[in-house]
Amino acid sequence: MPRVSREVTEKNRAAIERESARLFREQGLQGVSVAELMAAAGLTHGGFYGHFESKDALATVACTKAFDEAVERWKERISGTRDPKSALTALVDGYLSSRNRGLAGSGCPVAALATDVAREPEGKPVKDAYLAGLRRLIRVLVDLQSSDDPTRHRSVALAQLSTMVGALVLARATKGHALSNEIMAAARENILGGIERMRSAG
Amino acid sequence: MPRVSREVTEKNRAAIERESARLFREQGLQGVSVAELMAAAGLTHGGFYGHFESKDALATVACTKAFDEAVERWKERISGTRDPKSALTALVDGYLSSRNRGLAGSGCPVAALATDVAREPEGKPVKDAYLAGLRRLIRVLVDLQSSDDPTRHRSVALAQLSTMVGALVLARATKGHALSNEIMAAARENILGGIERMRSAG
DNA sequence: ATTGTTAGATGAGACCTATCATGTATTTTG
DNA sequence: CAAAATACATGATAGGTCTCATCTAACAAT
Repeated sequence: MPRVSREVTEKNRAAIERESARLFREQGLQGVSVAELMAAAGLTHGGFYGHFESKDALATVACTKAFDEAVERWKERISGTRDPKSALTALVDGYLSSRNRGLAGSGCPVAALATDVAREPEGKPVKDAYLAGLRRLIRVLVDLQSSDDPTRHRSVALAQLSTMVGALVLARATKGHALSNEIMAAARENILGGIERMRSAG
Repeated sequence: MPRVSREVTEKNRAAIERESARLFREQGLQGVSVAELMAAAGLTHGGFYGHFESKDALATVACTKAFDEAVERWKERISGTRDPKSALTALVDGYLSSRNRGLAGSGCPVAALATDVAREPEGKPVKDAYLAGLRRLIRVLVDLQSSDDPTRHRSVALAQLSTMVGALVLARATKGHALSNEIMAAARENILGGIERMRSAG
């Protein structure tokens, strides 16, 4: 029935995007309905198509938004440290934490959406949004490398990211069992072990 | 209309399980309907509940079956090699290949089902099936370790598996772009690099 | 052979799905 | 202050979902 002020309309649209970015990560792109997304934003399903052309279009926006937040969070974590090595440690510790394992809806979209994106048919715009976001996070991680051989920085960063994503995904699938913590600790040790050994030696 | 011989009934049930193990990995647990599964087995949807109690029950069976195949495949790959190091190389090369990236339906269930399983509510039997299968594959990988320090074998194996799973999942999400191959190559180098450097040195 | 059993096809139930058309009350514009 | 514009709710559509009841024809056992 209502018509709503420009200000409220903007708030509503922001709420749809925010709840979508959360619910899509939690439940998957197919796992949430338009009606559920709108209800989470405090609205009914009817107004949806005034804001977005389709569910796919919203998924694309929500994916981009999730990556925006992730890049922001990574940079914040890094900015609180002195050198690249402690920055990497802070990043990995935050990533492979039981807190992050439990909060898929506000956590890394790389891990939360990878399988969903992989299953999307070719040409869907959400795949492009995912790829673009992934590239941004990779850049952040590459810039954090501090080994002797700069030609390997990118390769090392890609492997580190693979380990982090794999460990988080497996830890979530096995949540509630000792194995879950074991996987996160093993991945952490694998990524940071070299650094820590260097530190204790130096 | 038909009734069918005991032999054909068994064939039908096997076909349902086989196609389910494939389609669930390809499209996700929620991404395939009972009717589609039955159609893939050459049947109509009606007979389903004569074979299985529910879609969930089938998912559990299909998950176990997928892990059976994976364990079998890993052991086969290993058995064709001389020492643990070349076995690990064979395993990783098979895992992080463009062939395996393209064939989620017949590939590793750890990677294909991890996110689906993580999203399942607590207590669903498919989660137990996944956990049990994962443990079997971990055991295979632990038994392949050959470092000086046996107390670290399990931790190293868990990190290696995390890297493999993460790289495969990311490679699938970015399939068709150069980044996809780059990720697989970087993960391979990360896991096997040490071994190969030891080999060229020795 | 006759008969009981049953695999699976048909179809229906109740519900959920994405999308769109309409109505309406309020906000914005003139 | 009147008129136009529109954000949202309501409701409809056409389709999908899982599950179950029923039917039937062929198999299995007598």
